[in-house]
Amino acid sequence: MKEIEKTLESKSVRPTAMRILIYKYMAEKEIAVALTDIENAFAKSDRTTLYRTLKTFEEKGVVHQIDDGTGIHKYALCEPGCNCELDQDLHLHFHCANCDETVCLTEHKIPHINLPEGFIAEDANLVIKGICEKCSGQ
Amino acid sequence: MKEIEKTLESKSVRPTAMRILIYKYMAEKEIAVALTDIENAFAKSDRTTLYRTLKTFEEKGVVHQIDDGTGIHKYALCEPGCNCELDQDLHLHFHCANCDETVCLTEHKIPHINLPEGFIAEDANLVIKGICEKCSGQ
DNA sequence: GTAGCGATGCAACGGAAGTGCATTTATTGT
DNA sequence: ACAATAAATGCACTTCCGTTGCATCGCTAC
Repeated sequence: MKEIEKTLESKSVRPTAMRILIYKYMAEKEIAVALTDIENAFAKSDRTTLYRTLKTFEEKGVVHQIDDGTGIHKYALCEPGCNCELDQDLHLHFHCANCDETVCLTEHKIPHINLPEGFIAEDANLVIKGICEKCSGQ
Repeated sequence: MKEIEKTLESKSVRPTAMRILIYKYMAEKEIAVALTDIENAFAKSDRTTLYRTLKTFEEKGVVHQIDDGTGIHKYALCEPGCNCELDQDLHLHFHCANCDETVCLTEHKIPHINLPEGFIAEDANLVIKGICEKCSGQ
């Protein structure tokens, strides 16, 4: 618990009770979470607080936003060496068509793509859809 | 114009006036279009009709849906050899952060990715974000 | 012509992101 | 310790977009 406080403080995020809980929740779930997920997990939570917390987390580099193609904003904790804000951690994501869960495949980086003349790449997003290891093992 | 009718009929889509107009509109714009774009282009149009038209087009393989990370469903006409419904045409898309337009880079295919044990890939989506050739040339 | 089916149009719903403002909680300076 | 200040929280509301139900229109076939 103190660990989380330290982590948040090291990223200039004031460790309030709510923020620690959210961080803890995201650390326990190993998948990308949506605002609604957190809302359902904490009965007493307010959507706005969660929304702004995630926004703050994202700005301070605590989490990174994931677009898994569902159109719903999801978030995952940044790994210790995650440089997502520098576009240097272009790992890919896997979205399971069965359980609807999304996981970061942090070891898998997005390969470099040669674009046509005139196009300047700044960011990239690669999502693989299919069946995750939990669902395929059933 | 007759061309479009033929194309639609060949894909088992009844070529109504509205559908021909929508097809024409999409053919002229060379970028992915959202439902709202079409709605704004045709003053007399009804959202529902457009929505269902696009849905029909997609089912019949006239267009394919594009997720460019904005969370807005966009569509682009399928190229003559487009096998998007078979997951064999995994071309990538470029989304311009400046003009917000999305283009298909049909010549660029998504490279094969080796997934961890247990993960089964069925589909993939790769979006490069940056500045498009129109905006970078300014 | 008329029966039937597909296309269209209107209205409304629902989920999710986002914003304005008041209130509470924490921090800082004296 | 207390006031002043700033940050965090909570409530209400808006907007945007996708989606659906139902009634109506129009084409097509018999």
